[in-house]
Amino acid sequence: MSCERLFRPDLRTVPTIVLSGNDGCAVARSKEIKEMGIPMGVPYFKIKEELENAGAAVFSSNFALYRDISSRVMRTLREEVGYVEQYSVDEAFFGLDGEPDVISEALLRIKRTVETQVGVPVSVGAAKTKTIAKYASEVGKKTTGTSLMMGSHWLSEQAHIEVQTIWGIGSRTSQKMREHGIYTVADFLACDQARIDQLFGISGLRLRDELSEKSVHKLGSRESADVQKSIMSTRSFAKTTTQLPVLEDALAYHVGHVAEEMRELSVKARWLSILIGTSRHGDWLLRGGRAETLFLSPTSDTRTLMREAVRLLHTVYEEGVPYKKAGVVVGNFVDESVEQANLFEQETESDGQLMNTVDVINRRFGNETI
DNA sequence: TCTGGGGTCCTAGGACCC
DNA sequence: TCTGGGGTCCTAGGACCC
Repeated sequence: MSCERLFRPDLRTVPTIVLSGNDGCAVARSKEIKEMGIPMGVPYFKIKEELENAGAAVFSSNFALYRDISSRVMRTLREEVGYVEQYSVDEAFFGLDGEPDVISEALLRIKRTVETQVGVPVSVGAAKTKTIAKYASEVGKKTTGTSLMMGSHWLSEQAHIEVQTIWGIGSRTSQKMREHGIYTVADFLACDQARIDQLFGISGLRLRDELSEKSVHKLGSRESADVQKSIMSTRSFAKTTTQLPVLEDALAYHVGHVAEEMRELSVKARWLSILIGTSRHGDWLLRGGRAETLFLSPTSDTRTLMREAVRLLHTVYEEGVPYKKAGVVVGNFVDESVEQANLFEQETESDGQLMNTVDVINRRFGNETI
């Protein structure tokens, strides 16, 4: 939303909204849109008229643009603070040292620098753990743009923070918490360890530490956990389908997509999973299917992956079920350069060359040319 | 009529092995 | 009729995140 406004300064005071793929639902909203009471994720058709009446600016999502702005923000941050751990397209963690007043000043400086150099508004929060820092940054967003949340200040906040606003507590967990009389962070931290363990397991215990200013999610732990673990390609159909050939076509598209991405990253997958899903709304909710397989020999070969994807599809497909989406996930990567020990399924040199040629042609003439 | 796409992590149960 | 216990791997599914 801020990215769109960057190139359309005239929209600065106009309600502005960005829609998901297929223009399905709302994924980013300006302050004005939020004030209209339009929630995140609401289907577009439900708010279309209201948006028109309000004279809102409506955008389809433009991921290339967001990635570009994102990398500019990250670069600026790195220049300011050194090591930066990117968390998502619009969030990052980094470390700051010093006394509280020094940190407060740094937050302000970082915010101003990013806004001057890149042109999008940002909020910055600081705390002793990532979970509290996330909360601080939310507070910043609603106030001056920066927030430092530590010690007695953090303690005094706890009774006013509803659990579902905390990073890592979603709808299921917050519902369970409410059922047990836990409404606020203070309520949660008042529970003894055994009770948290029993109710919420290891995730609950970690959350308890994080909220008690004991850092569990260390800075840099994501980076050291090597590269990306999986690559996914999924899409919803405009209309549901019960037809196996339609699903096979969709999988072919997704397999081609993930295979190309793997070759770009110079990795091969040991693991392939396919999924076919029904609408999340309606009677078929639980009738989707998912299946996976491990390869004896890692591969990024579209044909090998496709053969396996089709086989898996046939194991989960059910006649008469209206499928709404299909997708492919690959993972368990090994570096392309690592030679395979499997004597029976070894890919030949020419297979690799063929796949490279496919990628080159597709890049030149558009995806799905081959 | 119309409800996104791309990720991570945890857990439970069955298969299999010793 | 009796027929262990513990570990690991694999698969499926759930919950959460942006």
